[in-house]
Amino acid sequence: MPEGPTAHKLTSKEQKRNRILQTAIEVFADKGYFTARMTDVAHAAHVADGTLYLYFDGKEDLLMTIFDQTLSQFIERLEHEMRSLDDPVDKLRVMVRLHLETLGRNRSLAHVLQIETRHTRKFMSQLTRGKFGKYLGLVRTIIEEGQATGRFKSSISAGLATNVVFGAVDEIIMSWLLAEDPSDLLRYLDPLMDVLIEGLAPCETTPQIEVD
Amino acid sequence: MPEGPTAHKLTSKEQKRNRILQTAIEVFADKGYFTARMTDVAHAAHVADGTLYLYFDGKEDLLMTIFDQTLSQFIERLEHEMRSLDDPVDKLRVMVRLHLETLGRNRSLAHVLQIETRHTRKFMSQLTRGKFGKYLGLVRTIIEEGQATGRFKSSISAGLATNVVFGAVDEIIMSWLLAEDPSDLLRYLDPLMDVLIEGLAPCETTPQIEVD
Amino acid sequence: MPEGPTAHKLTSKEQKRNRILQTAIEVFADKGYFTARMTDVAHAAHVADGTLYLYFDGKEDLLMTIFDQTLSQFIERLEHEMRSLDDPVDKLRVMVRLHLETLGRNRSLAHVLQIETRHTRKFMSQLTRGKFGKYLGLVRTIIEEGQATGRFKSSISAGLATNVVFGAVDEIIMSWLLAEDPSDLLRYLDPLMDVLIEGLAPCETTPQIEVD
Amino acid sequence: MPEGPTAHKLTSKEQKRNRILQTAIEVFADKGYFTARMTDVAHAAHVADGTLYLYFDGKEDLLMTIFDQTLSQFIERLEHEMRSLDDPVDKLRVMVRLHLETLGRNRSLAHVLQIETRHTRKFMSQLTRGKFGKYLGLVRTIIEEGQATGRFKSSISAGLATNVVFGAVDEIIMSWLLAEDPSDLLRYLDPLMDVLIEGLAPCETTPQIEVD
DNA sequence: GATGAATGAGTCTTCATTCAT
DNA sequence: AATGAATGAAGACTCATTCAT
Repeated sequence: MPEGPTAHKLTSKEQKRNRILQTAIEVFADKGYFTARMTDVAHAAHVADGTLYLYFDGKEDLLMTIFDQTLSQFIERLEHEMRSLDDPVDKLRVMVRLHLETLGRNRSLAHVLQIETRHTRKFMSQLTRGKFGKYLGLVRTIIEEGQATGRFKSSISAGLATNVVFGAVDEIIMSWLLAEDPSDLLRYLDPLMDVLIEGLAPCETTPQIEVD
Repeated sequence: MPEGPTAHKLTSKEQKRNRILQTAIEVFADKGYFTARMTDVAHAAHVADGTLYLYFDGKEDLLMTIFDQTLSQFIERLEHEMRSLDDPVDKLRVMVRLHLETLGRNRSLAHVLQIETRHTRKFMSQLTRGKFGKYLGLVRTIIEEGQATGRFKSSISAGLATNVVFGAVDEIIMSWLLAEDPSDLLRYLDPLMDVLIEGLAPCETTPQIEVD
Repeated sequence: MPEGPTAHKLTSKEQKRNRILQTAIEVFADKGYFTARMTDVAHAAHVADGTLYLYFDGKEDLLMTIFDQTLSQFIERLEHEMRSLDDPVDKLRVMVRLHLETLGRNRSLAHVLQIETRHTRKFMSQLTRGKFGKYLGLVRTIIEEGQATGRFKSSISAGLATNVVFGAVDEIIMSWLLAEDPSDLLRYLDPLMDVLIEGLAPCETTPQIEVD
Repeated sequence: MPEGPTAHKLTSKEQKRNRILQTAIEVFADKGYFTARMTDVAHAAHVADGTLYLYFDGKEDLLMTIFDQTLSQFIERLEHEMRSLDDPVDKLRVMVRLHLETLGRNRSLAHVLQIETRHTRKFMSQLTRGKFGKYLGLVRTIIEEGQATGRFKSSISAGLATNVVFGAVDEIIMSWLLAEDPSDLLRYLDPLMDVLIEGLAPCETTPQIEVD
């Protein structure tokens, strides 16, 4: 009965912790982090108010854990899936697909991440910003690889390209969240990649600038 | 120094209102809307707490006014500048330039808009979402024009293209805000437009898909 | 140009003071003393907020003046009208008539007096309670006179009888105030006096009806 | 010592609620509803400010509960005691006795009811006015019964008679409250009833209502 | 005298957190 | 471990009063 920290059977304690966390995601998504009350989370999770503090250090820890855990898992999976790939274009595609997939699968999580991410990015200390920065760093690395190998144009800075890529994905998700239509987020993958690849493509072959 | 089309002699009352509003922008930018206290705004504006309520209906009104006023002026100016232009590419460039310019000029305003915009987009009903939606609608219209005239590819939906454009601009600003380097935001205009134009360009001439 | 304190031509200042006072009566009647704001009074009187303080010492003074002035005038008039009367029954009748008349003529005044009187009776210092006590003292005196001359029964204390008389009048006014029907308050004079006189009349042995 | 018809073992929660309520009665009695602060109530009840809100919806709810609960219990008890009586005079006597008894037993309650009742009667819509109106309706019913059976004169309206009865009782309590002498309120029962009965009695000489 | 913008002390209420059971 | 009643610090907002114009 393997019960180590990476064991697949979750202890009942871990299960409860996860249940609370998922509930918090839903409540935060519904009301917004600041507006939501700890009592709301406790009620929704069918536990007493005090119980939350047996599993988390407080409201902020709840939010931070959501960020941290989600990003950690995401990055871990991302690195795993990219390991077998060489082409930066392929890597970028995997990255975008995983991003859309992860949030497309859990709309509440997407809400929390999209809405509260900016507060967090700006105000929270390094932990989460670090995790988030790590993700952006991965995007940037791919871009730089692409630029080094000639798959992406070098006329723009890698940082800018990173912003374009991340911003585009981010806004597509935002738009998807605000729409009533809960259509599959992945349907945007191909056309989005099309635009991004074209936008980042080196331009020698195509003298596109002579737009009269 | 010719002032804008709406230049007036501001009454002393209007001046004070504007001073409070600008102070609120700075305080909200510094602490975040939810964390900032009305007392902070009052202190920073060198007025008594109660005075705030002579000019605004409350904390929320303060935030909403920031959004509403900024977006209104922005849209007005945007429509004014675009009136003389025909080419969708030119229009898009003006739009992006104005966006970068407006926020690049007032870093605190940029903070508030970037950080609090999402709460607002999601939770506030029509007023701001309406104004914001109007801006996004303008972007979309330009895209559609470009698609109709063959300047932009029609293989992707106008909505998606809108998201890519807005998301890219938005994230560049976000990145600029979080950087210590307060370099000129407008320096990103040309390379950004380069990527966007390429990304949205119709693809007939360039068989770009054969990425083996 | 006689301008002494008892002059009949009111100075413009006195007129304004009275106008404010009457307005305050109406506002207090409408909203209740505690709920009404000084600003409400000022607006209704078409003067600036600060102007109120040129004529009165503050909110409480406004209320106290309403009580004091009304009661003073009432008592003065009462004493004047009673001067020519001998029979305690007649005096009582005049007293009740004057009470109903005074409040029946100014419904707002009646509201304020009825509603706020108790707070005032209990909490305010001697001035008003004194004035009010003086009125009750007059009622009591009449009762005692009546008891001394055999017109009223002596089997109950004068204090109790005073309470019965005042309480009856008071509640009739209260009931009149809360009714939608603004019928003439004086219509209750005769039947009320009938009950009171019978109730206070000396008992068995005395065929009390042959009042000359 | 048999308790009332509604005697229960009170839960500790109900006990605390009652303790807070009784404390509120005392504080409101002492300072007046508008002047009293919630903090005063909390301190006096030896609980934290926030605790008040675990048992009541707010300040107004506290006052309303005082009214509602007191009147409900009073009316219930009144109806219970009157059930075995036939003679309107007896009923009236029970009613007056119960009224004097109830308030005579809890001077603070009497204060609150006497002082704040009028604000409430005028401003609060149905709840309290309804309960209060029900009590007045009971008085009126007794009067009407008495008039129908010839025990009371029919020359005055039942409404007027109700006012006289209620007003007299009410004012006696008021007078008792303002006196330093905390003598037994019930001592006034007999002489008061004497006056009321006489005042309401049909005139002997004129058997105007030949009710069988 | 009149104004009304400004003041800031005061109050109700909320809610994250604690701890006795 | 779990509970949930209790806590009390904190904050948005009000409004009687003042005073510079």
